[in-house]
Amino acid sequence: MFGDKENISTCDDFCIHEEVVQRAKQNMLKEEIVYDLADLFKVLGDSTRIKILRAISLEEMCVCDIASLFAISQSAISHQLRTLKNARLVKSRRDGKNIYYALDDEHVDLIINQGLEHILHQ
Amino acid sequence: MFGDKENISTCDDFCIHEEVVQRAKQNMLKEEIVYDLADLFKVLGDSTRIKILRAISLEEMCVCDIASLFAISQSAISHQLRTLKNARLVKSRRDGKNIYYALDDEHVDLIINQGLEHILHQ
DNA sequence: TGAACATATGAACAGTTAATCATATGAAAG
DNA sequence: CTTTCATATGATTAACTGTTCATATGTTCA
Repeated sequence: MFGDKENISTCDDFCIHEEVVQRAKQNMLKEEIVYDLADLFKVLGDSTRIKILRAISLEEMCVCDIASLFAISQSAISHQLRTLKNARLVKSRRDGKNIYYALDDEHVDLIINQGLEHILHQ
Repeated sequence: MFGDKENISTCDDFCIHEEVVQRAKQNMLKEEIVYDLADLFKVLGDSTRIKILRAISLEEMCVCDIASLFAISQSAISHQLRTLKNARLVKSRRDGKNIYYALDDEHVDLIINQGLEHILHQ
């Protein structure tokens, strides 16, 4: 009877508030979206990357300037910039020997500021 | 010879755009704030936690309901709920044997939606 | 062309993290 | 009080992440 529906060993079907669960199910994001979203926040979840994003939020900066701003090696900055670029959070342009990085879109700043509000208002 | 000013081995002081760096420096967040912010996003940077937050964004849910909604064990959910609670993203209340979780404030939803916009508009 | 410089990249290693399993806690009902 | 059930917690382990070091790429200038 309970047969072929293998269950995840939790709360054996009894405590479930069916309606609540159904409504939540309606509201669920597609698995792929959830992963993309988590990946986005994962990228934001590193202090070095936050610093970089903040730094270039006013105006574009070359790698060397960014590295000199913090006590972080050029290599580390470069690795992080790649991560940020893969996440489409920053864009770059070359000018001679230098490569300048800037925020890729305004969302980035919005998200960070929203985060700041959460932090600052406890 | 190059003496006491040990340098972080980058871009030996020459390529620096002084003014740009200065302006960025003005705009810098306090170290502690940066860490808190990174921690916040770190917490958001996990698909299981995103799912949980989304699920309880409509109305509070008990642990058991949340676990039944996804194919995730009760233990895993419980661990994640603790992480979310430590980050002040959710709050809980007990009612008999059940414990109900809800979003701790509106920021949470705002941040997630902002993230969604970034994702969806490429 | 080659030297000097800005940036990128790969490998390696240490530190962190999320799931699982087993077990503990704490409320309720008999 | 003992059992049952919902939830929490600790230990363990596998996977992942960020930095460092060494080196490569690609641009400029002599």
